[in-house]
Amino acid sequence: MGAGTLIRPRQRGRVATRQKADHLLEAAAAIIAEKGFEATAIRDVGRRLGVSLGGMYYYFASKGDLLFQIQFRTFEALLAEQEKAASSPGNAEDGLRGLLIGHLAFFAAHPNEMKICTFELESLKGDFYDRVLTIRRKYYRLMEDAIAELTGDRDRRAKGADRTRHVTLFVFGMLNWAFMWYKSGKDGPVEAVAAEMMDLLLHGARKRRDVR
Amino acid sequence: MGAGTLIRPRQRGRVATRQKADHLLEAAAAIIAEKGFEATAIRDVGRRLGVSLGGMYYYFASKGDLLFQIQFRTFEALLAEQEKAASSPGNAEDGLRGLLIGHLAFFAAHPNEMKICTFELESLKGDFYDRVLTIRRKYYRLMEDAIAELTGDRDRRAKGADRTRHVTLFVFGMLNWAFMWYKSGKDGPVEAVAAEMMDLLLHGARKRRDVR
DNA sequence: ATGGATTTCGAACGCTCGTTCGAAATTAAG
DNA sequence: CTTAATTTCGAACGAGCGTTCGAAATCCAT
Repeated sequence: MGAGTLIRPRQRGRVATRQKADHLLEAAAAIIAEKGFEATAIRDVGRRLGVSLGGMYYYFASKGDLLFQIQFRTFEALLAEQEKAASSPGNAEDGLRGLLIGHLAFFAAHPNEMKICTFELESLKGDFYDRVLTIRRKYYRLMEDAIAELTGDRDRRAKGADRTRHVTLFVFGMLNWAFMWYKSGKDGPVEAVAAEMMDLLLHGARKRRDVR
Repeated sequence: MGAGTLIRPRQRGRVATRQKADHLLEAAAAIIAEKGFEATAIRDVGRRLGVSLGGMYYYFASKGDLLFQIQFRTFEALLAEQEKAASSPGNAEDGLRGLLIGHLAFFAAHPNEMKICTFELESLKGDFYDRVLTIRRKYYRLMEDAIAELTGDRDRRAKGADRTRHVTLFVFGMLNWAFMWYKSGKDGPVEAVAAEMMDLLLHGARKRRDVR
C-alpha cells in the first residue's frame, strides 16, 4: 500500500531503532508511574536516555501515542501470557489460581506499566482509548470465564450471571489495588498472596477451626 | 497568637463565604474527577461558578491546597460516619457489614470526592500529603479492627496478623475499585453489593448447594 | 451615611509544555 | 567513494498554566 505515505515510525525501521523505542517506552513508564501522565514532560523522558526533545517525535507521533503504546503493549503481553495459562489443563480451582498467580507475577515484573494501565486509562483520547478498552475487555472476559467455572454459572444469561460479574470485579479490585501495598520483601512471593486470595474465594475469611 | 498574620481564608470569614468555598470545592471535585488534577485549571473551576481566577485565590492558598481540602474533608466526613457505625452494638459479622455498607453508601453519595481520594493521593505534596496519609491510616485501622474480629486475630502481634492485613487490603481493593463499574441502576442498591461482598468474606465464592 | 473590613476583579508575570520544521549528522547499500 | 534513506538535533512557536498584586467593589456595624 501507499509507498509515498509518511512512515509510521514504530512499524518500519532498523532493529536497533525498534529497540531504542522499547527503551524509551520503558523509561517513559518509570517516569509516568512516578509523576503521573499529565505531569510528565516528553523532554524529561528523552533526557533520561540522552535523546533530544525533537528526537522523541521520530519515535512517537504524540504524547498520547506514547501513553497508548505503553498501555496497549502491556495488555498484549499480559493477555498472551494469561491465555496460555488459562488453556493449561486442570479443574476450575487450578485454572483460577493460575490466573491469579499470572496476574500478580506480571504485575511484579512490570509494576510501572501496570500502575499506568490502572491509573491512566482515562488519559487516553479517542481511538487510543477505544483500542485499549477493547483489549481490556478481552482480558476481563478471560478472568470472568474462569470465575464462572468456580461460581458454577457457566452461561452468560444464567440468573447467577450478575453475581459472577460482581465477583469478577471484586477480584480485579483486589488484584489492581496491590500496587498500593505490595512489597515483595514484606508480603512474600506473589504465589503466597495469590494463595491467600484463592483461599478467600474458596472458603471466605472467617476464623477457621475446620482445616479441610 | 499573631493578630497581624495574614488570614487563613477558610478559617475566618462570614458564613456565606464559607458556603461559597464549599460550593467551589464541590465544583472542583467534579472537574478533577473527570479530567484529573493536573489537567484541571483553577480558571475552569472558578468559571463554573462565575468566580474570576484571582478570586479563587481568596478562597484557596494554592492549587495544592484545593486538592488537600477535598481529600482531607472527605476522609474527615467518612471517618466520622464510620466511627459511629463501628461503635454500634452487634457481633463481628454485623460490625463489618455495617462498615461495608457505610463505605459504599458514602461512595455513592460522593463519587467525585472518593474517586479523587483514590486517584490523586500522590498528587499531594509535602505536609498536605502527610496529613491526608495520617487520616487515611486512621480509617484503615478502623476497617482492619473489624476484619480482625472476623478472622479471629484480635491482637496485632498474633501470627495471623499478616493474613488479616492482606484480607483488609483485599477488602479496600474491592471497595475502591467500585467506581470503575458501579452504576446504581445496573448493580442495584449499595446494600446489595455490600451483601455480596460480605457473602464472599463469609463463605467464599464457590457454587453452593449448602444454603446455611 | 460613614468607615473599615471583606470580597472580587482583571491584568500581568514568568514559566513550562507539546508540537513543528528544516538542516545536519549518521547509517547502510551500490 | 557516492548516494539515498534513516536518524538526530536545536531553535522557535503559540498556548496554557499557577501565582501575584493593587485597585475597585461590596458588605456590615456604628
